[in-house]
Amino acid sequence: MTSTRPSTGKNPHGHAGPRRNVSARQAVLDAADDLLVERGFAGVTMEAIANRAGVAKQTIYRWWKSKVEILLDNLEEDGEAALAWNHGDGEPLAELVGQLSRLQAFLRDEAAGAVMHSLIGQALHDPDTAQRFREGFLLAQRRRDLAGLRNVLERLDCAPTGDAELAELLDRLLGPIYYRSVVLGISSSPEFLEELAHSVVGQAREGRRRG
Amino acid sequence: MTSTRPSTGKNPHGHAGPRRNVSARQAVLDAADDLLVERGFAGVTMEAIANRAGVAKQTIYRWWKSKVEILLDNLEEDGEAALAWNHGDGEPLAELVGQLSRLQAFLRDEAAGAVMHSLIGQALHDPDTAQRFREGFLLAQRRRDLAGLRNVLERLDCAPTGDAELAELLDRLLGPIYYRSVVLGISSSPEFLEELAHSVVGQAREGRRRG
Amino acid sequence: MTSTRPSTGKNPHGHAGPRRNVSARQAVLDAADDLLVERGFAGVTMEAIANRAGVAKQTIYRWWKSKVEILLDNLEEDGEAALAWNHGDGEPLAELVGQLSRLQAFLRDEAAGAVMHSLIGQALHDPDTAQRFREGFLLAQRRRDLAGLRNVLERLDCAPTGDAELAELLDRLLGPIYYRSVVLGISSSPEFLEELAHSVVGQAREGRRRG
Amino acid sequence: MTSTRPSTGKNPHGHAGPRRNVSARQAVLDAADDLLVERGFAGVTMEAIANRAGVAKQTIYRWWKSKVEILLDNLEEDGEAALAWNHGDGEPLAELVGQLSRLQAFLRDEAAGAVMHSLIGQALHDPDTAQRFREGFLLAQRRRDLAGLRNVLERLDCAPTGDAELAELLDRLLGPIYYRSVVLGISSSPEFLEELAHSVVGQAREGRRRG
DNA sequence: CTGTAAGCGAGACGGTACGTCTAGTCTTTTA
DNA sequence: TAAAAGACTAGACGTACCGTCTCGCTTACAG
Repeated sequence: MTSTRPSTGKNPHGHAGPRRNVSARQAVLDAADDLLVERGFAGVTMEAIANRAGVAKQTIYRWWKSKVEILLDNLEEDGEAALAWNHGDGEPLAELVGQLSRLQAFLRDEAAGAVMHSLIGQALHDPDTAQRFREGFLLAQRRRDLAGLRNVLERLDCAPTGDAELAELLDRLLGPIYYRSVVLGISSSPEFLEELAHSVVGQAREGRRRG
Repeated sequence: MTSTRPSTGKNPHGHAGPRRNVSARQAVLDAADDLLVERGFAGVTMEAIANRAGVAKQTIYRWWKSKVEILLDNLEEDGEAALAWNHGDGEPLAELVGQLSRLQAFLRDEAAGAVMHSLIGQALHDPDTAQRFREGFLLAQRRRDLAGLRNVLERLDCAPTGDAELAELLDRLLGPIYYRSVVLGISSSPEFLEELAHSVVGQAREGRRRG
Repeated sequence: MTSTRPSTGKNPHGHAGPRRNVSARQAVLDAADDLLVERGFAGVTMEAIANRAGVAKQTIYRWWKSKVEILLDNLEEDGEAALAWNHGDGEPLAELVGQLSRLQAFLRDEAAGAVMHSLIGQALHDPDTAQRFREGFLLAQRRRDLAGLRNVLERLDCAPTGDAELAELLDRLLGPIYYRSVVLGISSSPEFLEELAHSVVGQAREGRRRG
Repeated sequence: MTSTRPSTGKNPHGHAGPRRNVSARQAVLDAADDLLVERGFAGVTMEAIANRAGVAKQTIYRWWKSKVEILLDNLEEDGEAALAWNHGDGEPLAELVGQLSRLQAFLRDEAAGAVMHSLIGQALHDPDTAQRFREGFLLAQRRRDLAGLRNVLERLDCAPTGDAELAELLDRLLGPIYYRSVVLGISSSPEFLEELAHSVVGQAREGRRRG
């Protein structure tokens, strides 16, 4: 959501100077996204981004360390909104299924899903990317997911007391969806998602009874 | 398990010439593995493999299309054995937990796990790799896993009739483990694995009662 | 001797505004000189000059078209004084030798000589520089040299009538010195300079006899 | 005359491998020459040479350290032949004038002269170039020139005994020609060359009488 | 004594070339 | 004819300067 360099504040010197060109920034983000969809991750080169965005390479390197950072910026802008929990006053279980569907749709989405898959892929290749990806997006999303899930379970009177138990429940919900999408490359059907939600909520209820 | 070209049989031409140098093949496989562990995926270049294996680049290209194929060869040699189901005459549920632990250990293993992660990562970048990875290893392993899980559930009298239901149970078992390892980059504790197995087997029992 | 733009007078526009910052001008000239001595011609970049002079690039481009112009400004300030003929009432031939020694010393000088060599070098690379260098310094110096040589030869009663002959004599004096310094990269010994002067003056006498 | 790497002999290893591609070498030399004539020294970039020669940059860098080395290769191939002394059985003095004319023509030549001027220019900018230029061409040519001049003077019975005196005579011959061409950017007329030769030979005779 | 226009430090920008790296192909020689 | 050696074309890498531009501050004359 925020840019790579903290430069979008006051100019630190008493003096002046040009500010960051926002349209160039957006052009870079869009170019990277488009290239990813059109040519795949290997086609997302700094050269190609610069070319398509009509921007000098140096301008890209001034604001981003690598193409991964560019994709991360894209993910941060798209991901948070797309994966926000939508607490209404309806059926909590339906809400949970809805959230799982939203994740599934996000992962299948042409642009955002491609970025997500690419970043996971690159994180598997390179520890630095892994750290940036997790710190820059994944952990924040996980925190939001944990809060959302707790909210749902509390309304169903079966929220676990500990955070660890909640996290395990979350991973049992998200794990199969991610696994199918990321490793197997297949989608999860609505029925699967529904069964999954039911099963894990049932497990939470049982844990509640036992705990 | 076997190399890319069927050249380790009779020379297909009636004519002469030396046959494939098996020690060169092993040197290439080992070099790729070592480089992956020492320098990460980016350090696994054809150039570096050739150099370290003391082999000409052309020799590599003669037998493998890309470094992905080399890693796949490695995975096929290591993976099948490491992930084989080990049906004894003990407690089926303990056997299931054992299998999940074996997967967890495999994913954390320095060499084989690194290869696995790299291939999943590359599959996320490149559809061709994805296809090769799935056809060359993943689907076969999935077939073995389905058979193994069915065996366990049958001994517990709760195997579903359909293959689809069995696959869903499998993904609920493997999904969280892969998700934690591949996406979150964390391990699953033995307790988590045990709860997971119990929960999914319980789910299978319930499905049996309902179905 | 003076800067590129005639701005150090009245403001050409009827209107107001600050005048040229003389200390910035000197800082630029000095920075260019220092960089040339310390890092060679390749180290004399607009960026480096601006940096070292504590001046914005735009300020440099406002007053000079290129780094060559900056070096020319330096040369004009140093060169005319260093290469001025020094007509006393002593022996004319000694005076001539003295002038040749002055040239030799100038070419070997760390700062001024380096500028001179650099400009000759750049003139050999780029016709525009060649023109600016010749018009901005070389031809004026040549005029002064021709006058000085004529003065000396007249006092020796052997000045040629035509300008062309005088120029040829001048080139026979300066040519070997420049050649050794610029092309061969070596100095001319005092003895060589003395013989050179004697020989060319002798030649002038003979020309006089013949002509 | 010879290439940058000593690779055009036997392969140093007992083993095999491809040899240097001679046509690529010639294409590079020609491209550099053409670019120099068409676009000047600044237009001679590695990129442009590679492009015009239809050769990969890496191939250029494999065999030459810089564009200066390429130009030197060109100069060595062209220069020695063009500046060879041509001892016949005619008038020695005419032979000397002929040699000076050959130098003058060489310096004015579109291709070879441009290379020569560029290399002198670059030598003035960069000490490494200066050393390479002098060691790679200039000193060898100087040796040939000293031998040629001695031959001529001996046939005129006025060769100096010492090498230093001979070198001074040579510099008095070549100096004015180079000075006019390199510094002033003008040519020397045949009359000037003739007078120059006469004058220096006269000087040699006088030195003979004195010494 | 105040507005206004230029000079200035700062530095972002679109470019071009740099010299390096790896990919994948091709060629030569040895075994 | 496989294999080692390695030259070849191709193209991305990240860096350094180029010359242009915009920004906001400062300064000094003009009204």
